[in-house]
Order: sequence, then structure tokens, then C-alpha cells
Amino acid sequence: MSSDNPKRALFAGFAAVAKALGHGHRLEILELLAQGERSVEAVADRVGLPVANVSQHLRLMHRTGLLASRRDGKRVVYRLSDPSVLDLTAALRHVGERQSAEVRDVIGGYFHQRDALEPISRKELVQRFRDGLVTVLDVRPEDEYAVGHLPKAINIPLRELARRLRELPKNREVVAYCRGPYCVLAFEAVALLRGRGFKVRRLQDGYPEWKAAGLAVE
Amino acid sequence: MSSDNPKRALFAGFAAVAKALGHGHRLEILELLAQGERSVEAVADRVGLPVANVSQHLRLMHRTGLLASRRDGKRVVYRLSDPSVLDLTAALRHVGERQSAEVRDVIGGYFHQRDALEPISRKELVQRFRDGLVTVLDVRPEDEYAVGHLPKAINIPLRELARRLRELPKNREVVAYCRGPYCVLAFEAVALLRGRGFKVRRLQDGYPEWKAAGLAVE
DNA sequence: GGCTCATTCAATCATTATATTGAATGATTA
DNA sequence: TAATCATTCAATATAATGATTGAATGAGCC
Repeated sequence: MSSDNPKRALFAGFAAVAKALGHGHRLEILELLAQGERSVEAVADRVGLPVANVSQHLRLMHRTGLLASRRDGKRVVYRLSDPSVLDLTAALRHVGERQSAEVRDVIGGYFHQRDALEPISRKELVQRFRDGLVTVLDVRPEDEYAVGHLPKAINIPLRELARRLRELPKNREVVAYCRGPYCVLAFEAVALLRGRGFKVRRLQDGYPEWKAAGLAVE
Repeated sequence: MSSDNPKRALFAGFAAVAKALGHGHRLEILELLAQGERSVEAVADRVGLPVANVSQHLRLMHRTGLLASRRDGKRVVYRLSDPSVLDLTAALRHVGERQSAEVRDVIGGYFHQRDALEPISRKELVQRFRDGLVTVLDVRPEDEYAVGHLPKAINIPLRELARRLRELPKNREVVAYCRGPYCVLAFEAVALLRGRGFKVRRLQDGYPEWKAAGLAVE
């Protein structure tokens, strides 16, 4: 079959990659792994699915080349196989955002409500940080922060934010970020902090995009 | 559901877009429509599938926002909804090419055999054409050529190539192109012409990429 | 070597996707 | 207004995919 019609075989191969992206849980897992590598159990905990189910999703994505894995002690640790996978998910988001009525509804109905002000771009953040004008706030869970974060970023996970407000400056601008362009954590953080009178904006993308852009990380 | 967990809803929306790409026939249809808009029947003819089946695929992709359509007389004509769809398929190819062992096998086993020499890039072609060094050959079917083609390109569909060789110069370099980076036509044309002693190379991408790059078309 | 534990496999069932057939639609056009 | 014809729908059968359960694997560790 493969030699009969190589073009068909090729399209089938590409289709397999697309299929591997074609499931909400798998996209969620990809977003998580974009923060850094993780064991099967750690992924399962975070996305709230049974281990066996997550294992199947991970192996499927591994089979199609989206993920790579290594053994660490008695755990198997998965990671994105290549930065190009991040590009692919970005292209997918871009099309979805522009073209899918369904996606636009969700974004319009939820995300925009909570973020009336424009998010800040990576470029602008670099500039303003260099000028000493902003405090960078990482609202992801501690373990994700530990794997890697923006330079000088303070880590206050969203769930602890309300009781750790005094760690943030009231008169400097705060820029919150989390896992990616549609990570809810930063949206929620901005909403919470605005309600308390902080000057706060959201970074346009998240940690993985920052790192992929070649900018400094810690 | 959508307001319960907007993040999940968003991922589900993106997953729907990926699912729409997750079928070999649909990717083939997308490649075809990237050349220019086409009626349902025209697509069905070209990909060799029943009209009703193609109609279903088209409507699915329309529903997820990949395609747009308009009525022309008694036909319905489909087209890519947006250039970003082309970017998405390119990202998909890129990942597939790098990561999927299956895809690499097909490419290695077929395409590379037939194209030992490096393909020529768009940039290089522009340069060499400006210097009057190359003849550009479009080996796609006439109707696709008619919708749009590279400036000054000669159209000889692959199936007529063997008996129209005298239309091509023997002592100038010929650059053949067709529908895209994995379009078989240009590969076959290069193989055929090399066997007859022509100096011929293949353009790296195809017509849609050329047009999307903002280069001149006729 | 044998025990432990994270991970994977295998089997099942429920759900969803696909191709095919023939009939229905609905915008043109005569 | 009725006939035409490309397209779409509806119904069906078949195949693929997804979640769950419990058992099997196999690398680490005592």
C-alpha cells in the first residue's frame, strides 16, 4: 500500500498526527508537558484522569511522534519530542481562534469578560522589566515553577494568591502569566488582583512560548 | 458545560479543528483547495471519491471553520477559509516529517530516491528567474494552472509531458513545480526529464505556498 | 532472587466516525 | 411555475476510538 500510492500513505501519516491532537484531554496534556517533562502519574493527577487512561493517551502521542519519553527510577517521564510540536499547537489555536465559531463563543463569553485590557506582549514585558517598571508574577503551581520560570518571577500559585497579597507591590505594575495563551490561572489572577486594587496585566502567552522564543529562563 | 469549565470547552473546540484534519482524504482535499476554489463535484472527480462522501467531508471542514463556501450558479464552491489554514497544514507536515517514523519511511523510500538533488527554494528561483537563467514548468492539470500559476510558467501536465518535450529547452535549467511540498507530480516530472537529459530541479514548495508568500502570480 | 510499584497491556462496552445508498432539498433556468 | 441538477440529508452497516477494569510487565530496590 505504501509503495502503491506514496501520496496517500503520506497523507495518512500526517492525518495520524492530526488525529493525535484531536482530543481535548490530549491537548490539555500537551499544554501541561509544554511546561516541562512529567511522569505518567503526575500528568494523571494534574488533569484528573485515571492513570491507565492517561497512559493510553501518552502512548498514542508517543507513537505518532508528538512525545518522547525516558525512564527515571521507577517512573516513565514524558516530554514534548520537539519544539515544532509547540508550533503546531500554536497554529491549531490560531486557526481555531479565527475560524471556529464555537471557539470564538467560548473566548468571547468568558475570557474577554475577564480581561478587558489588552494583554502585554513578550517584547513589551522585556522592555518594561529592563526599565524596572514591573513585577513578574508566576501563578502556576509550585512544581511547574520549579522546573523553569521567567527571570526574577515571583511564584504565588493562584489558590494561595488571596492570602499572600502582601508579597505584591501596590504601586508597581504586576504582570501575571501561567501556562499558555488560554491558561485560566492568569485570567483569574488578573481578575482577583484588579478587584483588590492592584495594577495588573496578563502576559499574552505563557512560559513555554517564552522559552521557545529563546528568552532567558531560570 | 461551556461556562462550567471554559478551559475544557476551549480545548474541545481546538480538538474539533484537529479532528477535521485527521483524515487522509480531507488533507488531500485541503491540498487541492489550496490551489484554488472548487465545486463539490470537481473535488470528487479529482480525488476519486463519491460525491456524497466528498460533500460530507467538505461540510465537516466547513463546520469547523477550515473551509468557506459560496454558491456559483447551481454549484456550491468551496475554498480555504483563511491563509492560516495553510499555515496549520504546513505545521502539521513539519511535525509529521520530523517525528513520525511512518512518514519518514514513506519519504525516505520514495521521494528521496527520486530527488537526489536538493530542491530549489522560492528565493533562489526568484533570483535565477530574474537573471533569465531558468524556465519554470507547471506540471499540474490545466484547470489548476488556469486558476493561477507562477509568472511566465509553461503548463505541461505531467501526463502529456513525455510527448511535449520539444517545448522545453535542453540547455537551460528547468524548474518544475506542482501543488505543494509533497505533490508527486513534480517528483515524477523531474525523474522523467532527467532521464531524457534535461537539466531540471524541483521547486521546494508548490503554487499555494508561493502565493501565500506574497510573490507574484498570474 | 524476590518483592514493590509505576506503567502498560488486554478485554470489554459505549460511543463516535466513516462509507454507501437512495431520497430530499432548493436554487437555477427554461 | 415546473423541470433540472448539484448538493445535501437520512438511514444503515461497518469500522475505529475512548473509558474502564483488572491483570501482566518489568525495572528498581531490598
